[in-house]
Amino acid sequence: MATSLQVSGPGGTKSHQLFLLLKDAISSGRMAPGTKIPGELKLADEHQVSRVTVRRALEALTAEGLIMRKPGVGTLVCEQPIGATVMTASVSNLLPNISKMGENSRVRLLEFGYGNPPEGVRERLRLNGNDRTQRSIRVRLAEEKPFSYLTTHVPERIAISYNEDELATTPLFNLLERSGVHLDHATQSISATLANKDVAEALGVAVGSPLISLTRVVYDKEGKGVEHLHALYRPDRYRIEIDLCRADGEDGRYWQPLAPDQT
Amino acid sequence: MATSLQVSGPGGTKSHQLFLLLKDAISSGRMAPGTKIPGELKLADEHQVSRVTVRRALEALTAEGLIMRKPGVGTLVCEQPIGATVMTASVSNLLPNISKMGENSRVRLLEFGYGNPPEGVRERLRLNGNDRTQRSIRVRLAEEKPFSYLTTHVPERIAISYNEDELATTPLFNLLERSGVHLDHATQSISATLANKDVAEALGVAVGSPLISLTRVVYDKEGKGVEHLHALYRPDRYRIEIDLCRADGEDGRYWQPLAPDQT
DNA sequence: TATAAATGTATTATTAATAGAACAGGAAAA
DNA sequence: TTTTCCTGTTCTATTAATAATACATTTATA
Repeated sequence: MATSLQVSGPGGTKSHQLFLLLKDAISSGRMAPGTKIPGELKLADEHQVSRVTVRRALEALTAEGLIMRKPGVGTLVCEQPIGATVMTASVSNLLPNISKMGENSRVRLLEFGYGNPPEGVRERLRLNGNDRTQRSIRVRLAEEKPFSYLTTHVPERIAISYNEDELATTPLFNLLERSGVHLDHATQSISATLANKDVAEALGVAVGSPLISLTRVVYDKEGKGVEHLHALYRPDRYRIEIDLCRADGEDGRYWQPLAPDQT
Repeated sequence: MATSLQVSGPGGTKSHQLFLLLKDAISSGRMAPGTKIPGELKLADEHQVSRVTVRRALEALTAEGLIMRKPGVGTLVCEQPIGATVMTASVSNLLPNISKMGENSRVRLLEFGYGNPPEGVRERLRLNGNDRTQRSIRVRLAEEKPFSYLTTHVPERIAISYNEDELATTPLFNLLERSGVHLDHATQSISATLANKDVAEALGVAVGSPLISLTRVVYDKEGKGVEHLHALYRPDRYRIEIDLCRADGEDGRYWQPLAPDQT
């Protein structure tokens, strides 16, 4: 295939486009670890760019540890030692597999304070115009590597039952239930976004990197909002897994999410 | 905040990065329609770039109809008639809400052919080394606007039961069940990635835009792989929703995903 | 050992992106 | 009105990206 890369206005450079193209081919498994990828001249010809441009893309891939190059031999797709410890979260477990994370899990509390929440948060928590919330920003680490950036809003009346230190050491759910709140139901919405500078620094990725975005709102029995979470995850260190089972229902067959095995 | 954009090697140009950041802020709702965004000089200062660079990003946003500019007034975020129809998929519905999409849903078949699948796909489908698969690439549109880019692999023995035209008109699940396959269980994995050139063109987004990535493998009763799906979704037109209910189990309380209301 | 294929390195020229500055003109507010 | 803020326009200078080419070096292989 002789696809040709374009560059028009702020469309990203050719080398960047080629870099993305190759990176995607690797991380999607289309180019398996161990595979020898085409030579620089062949890539240059295939994509209608100069060899310099190909080299830039390959250098970026090398810097990320995705490929290995040897003069006289070629370029090989690396085995990925990084993705070895990918955290997975069953949908049902609102908490990621803490058990798997074990002792290596840690939390950094970046921000902690009270104030008026942004409008979107206030609406979803079903608060009145004046109700204040506690806002906290936390970064979770596994094996000292950050993988999630969590922004939570909790109504002030609930949040006063715990302090800054407790939030830095104890899962928020435990704190909420301890305070007497009866967690009842929740909605989650999953999307994708780009890392801005703050998040990029906290998670150790480049600005503009892709991140999994998850927004969760938890309600109590009365339908009052209890927690609003906006989570950003590094896709190379975190993944959301869902197992489904085909089941028979009243109106025909449908897909039933598997309940978590509470081990 | 004084975030600064970097450009190192093939990291995309600064104007492109700023364009993506602002676009994401708009389409995610962090900058609501009607909002006046900071002036060019302020943006230039905040992101540590020159005004020319800011203008490039804003010109690109204008071209996409995301912002409106008036001399003497400023730059406003447009009301988005496009994003009005965000498609949501309950986790339980493997098919997105076709009902909501109604008559306006359409499929474009971009590729169709048989061959040896990449290793990752072969493993997940539990195929032997020689087993061939049918590979198809489809783009789903709602109201003539593309929102998903689907790459599917189906083992040859199953795929021969339908042809190219049927795939372009009938949901794959229907074709599979028609062929006598008993769909039994599935695993899904959700992540995030960046748009490469092919996908960007098909979905009408810029190269480097964030996309929701979903990989699903469906198995039959015998545990044989039946379908391997790699789906990419535009986050501004598609979202994955999960509703959970706190339930009592043997080992304590846990979160139970809600079964779909099969309406 | 000679050859082919691959990466590494270097040079030059051209084009695009960026920075920094200046100035013109529209629109709102003191 | 005057001031202020914003976009629109134009200019120059600098830096980065790209193309095209040449040559050296490493490695496997015929």
